[in-house]
Amino acid sequence: MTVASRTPVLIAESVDEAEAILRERGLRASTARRLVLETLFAAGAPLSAERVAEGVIGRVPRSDLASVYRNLERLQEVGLVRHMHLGHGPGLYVLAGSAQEYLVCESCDSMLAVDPARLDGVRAAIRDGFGFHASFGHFPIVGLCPECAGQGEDG
Amino acid sequence: MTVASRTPVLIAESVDEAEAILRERGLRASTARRLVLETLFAAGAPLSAERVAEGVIGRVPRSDLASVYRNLERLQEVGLVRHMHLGHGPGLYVLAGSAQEYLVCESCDSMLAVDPARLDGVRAAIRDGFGFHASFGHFPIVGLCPECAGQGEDG
DNA sequence: ATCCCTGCAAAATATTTGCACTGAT
DNA sequence: ATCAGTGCAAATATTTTGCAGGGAT
Repeated sequence: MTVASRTPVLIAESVDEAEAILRERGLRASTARRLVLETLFAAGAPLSAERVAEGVIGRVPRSDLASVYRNLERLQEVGLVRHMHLGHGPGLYVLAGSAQEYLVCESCDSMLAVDPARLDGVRAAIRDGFGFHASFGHFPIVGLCPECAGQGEDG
Repeated sequence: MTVASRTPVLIAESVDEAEAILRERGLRASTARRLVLETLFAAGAPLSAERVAEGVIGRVPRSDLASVYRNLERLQEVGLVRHMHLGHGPGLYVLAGSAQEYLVCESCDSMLAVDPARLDGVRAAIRDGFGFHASFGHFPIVGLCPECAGQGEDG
């Protein structure tokens, strides 16, 4: 898939739980893999592969970037992780358990993370208009935040 | 701006009109620049910088990729061009006159180009819910098209 | 004559792949 | 013992930048 790679969504509550799922799938719980999972759990927010490789807090057993990419991809295939793009720059990865969707302001770059439920009305409007089942997990909704919109006022 | 670079929107009906606008701004109407404009006018659809450089139809005076990027950026600053991302892969450039917004299916990759007016209801829903003035010109709305949504039916 | 714009080359950024070795099972 | 996964290096893809010469005004 070009855009979001149709994958299952698995919600793990802990690194151990995530690793159990991996083992069930015949995948291995390597050190580098665990580091990726620990980093994502610790961050609780979207991170670039590079930030994950750094272990977020300058973790000592610095993992190789290529391995991080491979692990993020594998975890995404399994459904434990998903990735998104909140603007230009590198793709960002989060645990699939974080269902947050984002509204980003193209004027001040502020970002609003919202619970998917709050976008139900929006999705309904899209479904009504186009029969299209939208999700905002891969790309954010871009526009002007209330403050910035208020400036170039017009009605 | 990280996401969409706040810029004016200028609608030119022809290459000549676009060049007149450039000259008004003290910018030059070079051959390479004209090629970019001609290509965008001829295509009438979003094109990657590479496709523009190829002149779309294997144009002979093949322009340099770096110059194409510089020109696309300059044209975007002026407001004659905008760019978007409809999935992974290179960014796509279109004349600002093309206001089309897109819905792309993450399952079958089909793409629906719609008139912005048809998304007014959606924008209204977002404004009502968040005070946020959304636009779908930079990132598409991603989800499942009617056909693909119909398959994994549930209600 | 000015200086914006060009082509070419190299760099920068983001991600992927090849390969031989290592470690999880 | 097997073979998925690792680190390292190199390749790929996309976009940007430096520089000296050329063309639009």
